[in-house]
Amino acid sequence: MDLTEFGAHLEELQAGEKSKDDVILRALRDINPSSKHFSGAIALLTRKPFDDIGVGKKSLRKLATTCFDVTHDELRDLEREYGDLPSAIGHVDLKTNTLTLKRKITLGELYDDLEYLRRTSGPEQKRRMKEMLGYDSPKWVAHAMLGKKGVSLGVGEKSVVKTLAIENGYDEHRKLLSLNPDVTTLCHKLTSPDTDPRSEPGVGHPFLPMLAKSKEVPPDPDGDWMIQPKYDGARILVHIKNGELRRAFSRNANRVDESLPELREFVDDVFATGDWILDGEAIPYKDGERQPFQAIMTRFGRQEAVDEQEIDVEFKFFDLVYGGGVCATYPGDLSNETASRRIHLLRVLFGPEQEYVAPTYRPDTHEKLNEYYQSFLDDGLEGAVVKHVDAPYEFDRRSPNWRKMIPTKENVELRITAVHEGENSNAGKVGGMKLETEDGVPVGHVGGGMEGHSGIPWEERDDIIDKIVEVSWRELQENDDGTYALRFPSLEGFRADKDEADSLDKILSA
DNA sequence: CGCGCCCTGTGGGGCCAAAAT
DNA sequence: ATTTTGGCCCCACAGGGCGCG
Repeated sequence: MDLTEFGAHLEELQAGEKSKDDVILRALRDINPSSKHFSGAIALLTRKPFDDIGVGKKSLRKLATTCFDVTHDELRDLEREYGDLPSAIGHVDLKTNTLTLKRKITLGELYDDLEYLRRTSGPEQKRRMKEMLGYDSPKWVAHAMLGKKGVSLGVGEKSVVKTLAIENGYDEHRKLLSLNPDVTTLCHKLTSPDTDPRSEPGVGHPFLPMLAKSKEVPPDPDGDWMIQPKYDGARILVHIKNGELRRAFSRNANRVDESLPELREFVDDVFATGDWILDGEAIPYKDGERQPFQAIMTRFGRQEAVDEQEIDVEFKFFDLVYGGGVCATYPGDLSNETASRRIHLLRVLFGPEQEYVAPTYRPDTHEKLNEYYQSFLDDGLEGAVVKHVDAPYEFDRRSPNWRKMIPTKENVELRITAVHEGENSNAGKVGGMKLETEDGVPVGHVGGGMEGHSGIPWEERDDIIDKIVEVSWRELQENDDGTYALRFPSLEGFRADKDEADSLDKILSA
């Protein structure tokens, strides 16, 4: 199976006329599941495995102008016309290379090339990318290099896994993906008769954690709901083997133990034995004071070992996914136990060290629930998470059994001072707007929201400059250099009736 | 048959590292 | 030396497709 041939299947998905399940199954039918070709096919379909290799649209655009007879602006025009960068590149290629016979590559070769791009960077990466754009066909080469920023197929890792799982007689496909977050390996296992994917959590094996639903009405507490604080930090899943830290993972199953050296000290202090998987939050502190969310980000993605910390990190754990290796009370996988049982076991496990456990209450009236929630807000916390006492641990699911309680967002009126163009399906439309208060203080940008997608044509961009928009937001961030930005902004609508924005003071006092 | 859920794909801020300028 | 770029963490929101009551 070469890339040109496989590209025909991808074209069908992009056109979106036929059943996606059928296309996926037909595309993979003749590929040996244990081969590298299969890995390449999965990468092209899901766009996940190579989403992080360091190739983005801006650098690919620039490279394309050196490989093909096209200027940057012409390329942007073609993107508007054909909907995305790979399609634009494919079109340029057809126009300019009608005579030369291009080398066809197999999906396995493409996979090796992508692995090479991951290992390299800078000029060497660029050199190989240039070579790859010479293959047949460059559209799908570009798609593979861009990962999630490639062609919008309307198919992602979940659809592909679901299709393959059903076809091969597995149910609970979402749980399978959560427990096997490496989508390539999972697809190999789903389609090979002699191997089964992981179906239970295990120490050392990453998984995608349970998530809380937002914008859900707080439940009527009848004794069946628990409330815990919501901390403004980073999610961590801590895996402990024989009482020692094995690994820790982020919400998206990336390794984070190197970024949080105090995790090892914490585990050494608290645990003597047993196998555990803890679910919790890493929270930034400094001199005993809670720090804004950005402080925790100084820890991630660091190359040098984090030894001299500018900030402290504290841990609060709110669930126990796995407990084993000590006694019959902890049988191993706890995900099918009730939430109240898991939290009970978590408390027992920590014994006298309860400061590491998120405080958990079980109010029986709405008034008491709100009292706890209000007390969390008074303590400067982000809000609360309300959990059903009988809920199992639902992997990778925004479950109504976990509900966020967060203060309603504030609204503010701001002036548009600049706009920028949207990407992909939003090409040729306004994608985002720069905002300012009446006193001329920039407060960041807004892009998401109802008006953002109904689409202001790019040609009409000048008409909305200086107009007033209403924007909802949760928090105003003040940076070290004195600049401000709204956190979680979204557009509520245009205020044609207004010609004045709100002042910075009004936002600060909200 | 309509509603709600799931999934994908838009958009935001700030932090990091490395490349580009 | 500074700016740009892409990836990571935290998100909000919209629309299509599909399943279920």
